[in-house]
Amino acid sequence: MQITKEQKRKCAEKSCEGDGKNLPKEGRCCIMARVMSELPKAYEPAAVEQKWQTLWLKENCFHADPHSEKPAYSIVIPPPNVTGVLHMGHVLNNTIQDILARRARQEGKEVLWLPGTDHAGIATQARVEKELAKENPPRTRFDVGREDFVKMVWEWKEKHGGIIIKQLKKLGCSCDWERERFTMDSGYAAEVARVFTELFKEGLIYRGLRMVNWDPVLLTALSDEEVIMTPSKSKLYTIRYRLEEDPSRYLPVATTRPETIMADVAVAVNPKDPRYADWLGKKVLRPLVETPIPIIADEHVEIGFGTGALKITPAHDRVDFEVGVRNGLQIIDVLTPDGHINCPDCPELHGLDRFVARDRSIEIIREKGLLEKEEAYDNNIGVSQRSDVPIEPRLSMQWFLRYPCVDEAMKAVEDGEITFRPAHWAKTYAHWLEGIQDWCISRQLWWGHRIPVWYRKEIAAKLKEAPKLDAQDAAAGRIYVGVEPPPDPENWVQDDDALDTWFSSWLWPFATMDSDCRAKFYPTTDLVTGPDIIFFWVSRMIMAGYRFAGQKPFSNVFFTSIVRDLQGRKMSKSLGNSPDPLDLIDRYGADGLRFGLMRIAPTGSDVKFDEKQIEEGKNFANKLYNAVRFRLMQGEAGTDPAPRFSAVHIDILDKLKQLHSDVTTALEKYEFNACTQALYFFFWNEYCSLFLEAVKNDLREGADPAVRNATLHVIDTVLRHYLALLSPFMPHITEELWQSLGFAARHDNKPLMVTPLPSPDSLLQGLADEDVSKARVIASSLYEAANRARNLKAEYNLSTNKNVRLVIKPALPVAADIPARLALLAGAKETEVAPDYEAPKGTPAAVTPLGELFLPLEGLVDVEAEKKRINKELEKLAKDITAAQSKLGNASFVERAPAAVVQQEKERLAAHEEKRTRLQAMLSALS
RNA sequence: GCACGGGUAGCUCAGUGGUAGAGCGGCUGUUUUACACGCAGUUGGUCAGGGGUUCGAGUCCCUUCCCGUGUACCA
Repeated sequence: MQITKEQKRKCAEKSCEGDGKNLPKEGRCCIMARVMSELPKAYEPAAVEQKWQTLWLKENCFHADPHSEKPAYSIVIPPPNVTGVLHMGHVLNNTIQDILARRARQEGKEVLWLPGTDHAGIATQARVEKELAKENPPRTRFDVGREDFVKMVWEWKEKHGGIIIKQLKKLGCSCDWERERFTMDSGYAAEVARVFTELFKEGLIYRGLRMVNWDPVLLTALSDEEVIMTPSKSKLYTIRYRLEEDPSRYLPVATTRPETIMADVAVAVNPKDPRYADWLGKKVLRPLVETPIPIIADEHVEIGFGTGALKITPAHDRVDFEVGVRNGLQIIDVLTPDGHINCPDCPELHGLDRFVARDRSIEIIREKGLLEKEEAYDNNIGVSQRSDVPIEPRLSMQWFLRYPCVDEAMKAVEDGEITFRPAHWAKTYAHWLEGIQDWCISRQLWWGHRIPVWYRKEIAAKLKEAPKLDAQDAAAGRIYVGVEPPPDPENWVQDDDALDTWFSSWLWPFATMDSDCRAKFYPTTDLVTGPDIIFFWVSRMIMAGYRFAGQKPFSNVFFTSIVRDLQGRKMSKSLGNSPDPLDLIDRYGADGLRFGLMRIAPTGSDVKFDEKQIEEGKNFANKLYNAVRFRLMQGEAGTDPAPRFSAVHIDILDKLKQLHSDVTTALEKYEFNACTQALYFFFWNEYCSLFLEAVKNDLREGADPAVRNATLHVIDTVLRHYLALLSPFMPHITEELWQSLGFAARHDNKPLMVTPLPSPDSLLQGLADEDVSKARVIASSLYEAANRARNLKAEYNLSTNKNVRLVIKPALPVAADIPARLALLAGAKETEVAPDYEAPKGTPAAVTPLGELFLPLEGLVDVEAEKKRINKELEKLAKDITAAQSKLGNASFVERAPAAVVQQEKERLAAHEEKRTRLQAMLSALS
């Protein structure tokens, strides 16, 4: 065909009307050709995602207005460590928050999603110390000094911190970035100090000498929550403690820590243990630094365990410390803060690392002939979550908090004032609160909120050693506690310690908000976080919310699953099993990553991460893109003549309406995987595979314009509605397609993300329920018949042959358009509707809801093959019939089962029998 | 030890007492004008084991085993 200059010009100007009159090449209209050449065949997410992230910000789409009249919806982000980089857990967690926030906006709410980072005391300080150690010569923070070191950390934070914020933006997170907070912002710091001061005045915060978890690497105390009990292959040594008065007799004592023997101050036995009754009150010689120590009685000792005799080392064991207090024993500390032996009386061990000393001490004891036995022993040891080394129980001067509002916190979850999902976490939460212990809040760190307590200069040293300091000491003017430094700072010395990072994080839901913001958005709506920080963070925020903001901090807590690798292991740097989300975004797109992850994230348990699933997310994006590309090739729908709708049109709108309701219900239950499954299934199967394939011919050249208009109208309706539903899950691609389809223009060119969700009720407006259900039946019959036709073709190796003819003997009234659609779907030339059709002997046939379906094979008939095929089907049918019959023949089933179930079974049987009759007729026609 | 999850197709997971499902993978065919990141067909099940309740159990109850998580710990 010759292309005229005029046609070329129109094409170039994009003023082609897409009416099929301009045919520049190969029979394509110019619009089709243009779309095909301009839009790549495969979706390319990178540029699109970048573009929309920029545009959303430019349009201020994420901004929350505290003065808005819309109902409020708010989430505060679980602040990632300022040193952090995005990992799969963050992706899961923040994708969920983003879905919730975006959907809330579509529902007409004023949405605040408040972002920020946590100063993460230990992690950040360690990060900068690592830099110092790399210097030549290496330095420590002590070389730098406190003030300069803290300055260095701030510099590091400004320069390198908050990478994760950029990464969250790449994921598409719709946080109000103007409100980004940091847990050491000045206002936030003031809030931390205020809270400390109040709790101190109330008597809930006190300073005392107590056994704490000591980290010998980080040289700081830790809270109980930061200690992980870890199974360990240890050794249990049985050591002979000789009797002072008669060194030939000895008491066997079992221990796993022989290196602390020098700190033993007694050996305890159970008072009811007959074996040792006459030993009580006598003394034994410590095997190392041989000094006599008493044999005492204490209920704590279990008669049946070990030898029944327990060495008491109050300085290095929590329980021993208590035994020591009960029995008025002295405390001998033989360990330095960094875990080395400090015992000049035992020169062989003095200065050795604790684990080296353990082996050495056993050698010495063995040489002395005092080692009775050594056996393998599995026990649990406390390991620092931070430095990954065994912690030391250590007597230390620290600040403690007796938690406020424990009862309120307990009651809130019990009564459903705050809901937990999955609900079973409420039990874990309650259990922790019931056994709640005072919180060690001081850390021997420099990076963090410094404890807002000052000691009078002249007595500072003495006060720091005081066994306990509380509100009374402040009242007496011995110490000063306050948000601002004391008015005469030259007379005071500030406490050296910093606060546990969680002591600032627990204020996050309200300390991040100014008063306007609080008035509108507090309490927040949802909290999305991992169950691993239920004690560290969630519980404490609830208590802080009630105590300091007068209300709960959030209404719903959604605990995400933990992302694991395919072997079920936690993702970790050391295992190298943790994929880099940024790399995944590069390869699959942020939308692909989000959608893929949501599809596999179950509500209750862990997610096993499989990259294959992310690839599916990407494939889905591509499918969506191409379905839109197909639409773009068709040009505008005409307005005249009036559209003529078919059953398949009504059916897809009905399914879309159902999808809308399914997605809504699933979202209300926070079932994100159910949402994405429904969205995926509808689009790929119902819309693309069935509907689009059934209507393709409506759009071809020469098609009835009334039908073409109907089809284009329905396609547009479905795409518009569907993109809106999908948008929270795949925000970038939906936005892009929304715009390229021209839908934005109908909404004042507003981005899809701020366009209200369309109502599902408009979809089937003007249609009676009866018409809709009729359409549903016709459409599903058509699709099933098409399946059967394809099956028949496949069985006769005709899958690829499009020249076959179908014949249908209708079982229900068949609308005029249906036969052609059947042919199109089944890959046939045509479908003949013939109520009185008499098939040539051996014609392949199937019983379908539409009617009896035949695949006439001119000259290719194989009667035996067809007999075999029908017999096979009859066999299967017979099984079903037998099953149904035996069920219905069972008197107690008919009597006791609900009527509806019995009725259903009867109908099933009738349908099977009907089908059998038809198949048998077909079979007998063959012989 | 105690508590809580989980065990369904080769893999990842749905499953509401009423005919066991999806996607992926495998296999066969297919480069047709939206999409090979596609299409069509097809193959996969002792629903961890045992017992019970029920007309009927993957689903409810009891029990055992396995995996995971939390928590308490005795040297």
